[in-house]
Amino acid sequence: MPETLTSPDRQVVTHYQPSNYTSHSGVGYLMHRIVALLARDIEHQMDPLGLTNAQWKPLVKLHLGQKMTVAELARECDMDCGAMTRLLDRLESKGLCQRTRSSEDRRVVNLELTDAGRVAALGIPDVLCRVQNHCLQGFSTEEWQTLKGYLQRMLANAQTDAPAEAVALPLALPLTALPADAATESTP
Amino acid sequence: MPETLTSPDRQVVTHYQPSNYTSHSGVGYLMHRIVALLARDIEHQMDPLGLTNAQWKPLVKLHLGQKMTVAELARECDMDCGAMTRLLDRLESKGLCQRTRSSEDRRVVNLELTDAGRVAALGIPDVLCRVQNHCLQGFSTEEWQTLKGYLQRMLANAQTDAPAEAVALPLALPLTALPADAATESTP
DNA sequence: GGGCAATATATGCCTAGGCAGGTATAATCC
DNA sequence: GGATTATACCTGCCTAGGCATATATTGCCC
Repeated sequence: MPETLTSPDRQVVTHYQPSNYTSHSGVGYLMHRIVALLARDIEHQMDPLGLTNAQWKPLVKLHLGQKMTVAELARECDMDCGAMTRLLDRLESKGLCQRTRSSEDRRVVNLELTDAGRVAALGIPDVLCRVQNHCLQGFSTEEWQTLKGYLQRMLANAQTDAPAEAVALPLALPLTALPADAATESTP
Repeated sequence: MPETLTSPDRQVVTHYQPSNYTSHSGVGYLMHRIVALLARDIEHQMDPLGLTNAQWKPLVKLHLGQKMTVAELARECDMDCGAMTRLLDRLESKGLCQRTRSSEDRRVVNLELTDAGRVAALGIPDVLCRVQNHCLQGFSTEEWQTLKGYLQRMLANAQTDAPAEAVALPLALPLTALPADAATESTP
């Protein structure tokens, strides 16, 4: 079943095929579950710091990078600008960061950690290391390095645009059986 | 830097240490980014099917497992029951599934796909395979198997409870510098 | 068979992120 | 230098999930 095949028209390694695909076995499924469990674990361990899983990342960035604007922070966290605004609302209301309107360019808002924010930020790496080490229990240094190599290659692949030669509709089914809404009506 | 150390009190492999930890290098960071990119990719490719990234999973489960209750489906999707109720609201309003109150036990709701739901479900494996194959571009069958082995071990680790011997507060900092809210006040 | 616990589903409140549009300010073009 | 364009931030609207709680129904004990 797990065979390295070559599709007729392109030289593409196809580890997965729709015909015999079971979602349980996929690499994506495994990674998604691991990430979800890690996130849950981190969330719980961050509790004593008063942080949620979404809040520690900008806090770390602010702690390292000193002054920063909302857009910069959003970009570094790979996140929407509007979402970042609201996230900062929550951080500010917790007294962890501070917004000050820039005097040079009155559009931008300069972000800075408060003392409490700095204290919380200092506790973050500890949690992240503990959780990741726990997840890598039993891994030798060599295996760990191999894994990181694999992940970096996958990340590079994922960052390039997908083929998008999408068939998108099941060819095994007669197209006449298609109800109109499934194909055309996306959002009424 | 990436050394296999043994902590003084427990035999634990520590690949990451708070002192020299940079979030960028961690396995968790890499996996999180990959999963996020895969999810984005899947979301886009599901568009022609009229599905979001959160909706294809229950659809597949329903398609395989035939009749099912809300609680069963929520458990299979590792999701909250309330969230599943609302997700089903959206699926039902799209005409993809159908709820029928059971006659035997009037508490339970039997779920079933509509014809449109079945059609959409048939298109899902294709997308999932395409996205995962793209992400695994350049991987030999052997590497792919090794990767899956690693991921399964990580998943097993993540499923066991974390140490929770949490220090939780940065020892490098004098505890007297702690503002009260950072340590105690979690949610007023 | 009447009270009580257990179960199944639904609802409210919270955090959270994507997307579109809105507003204020700065930079640029003519 | 006034109009246009670009930028930075914010706000609404949507999907989404976790948690606590409400409501209806069933099963059980006495």
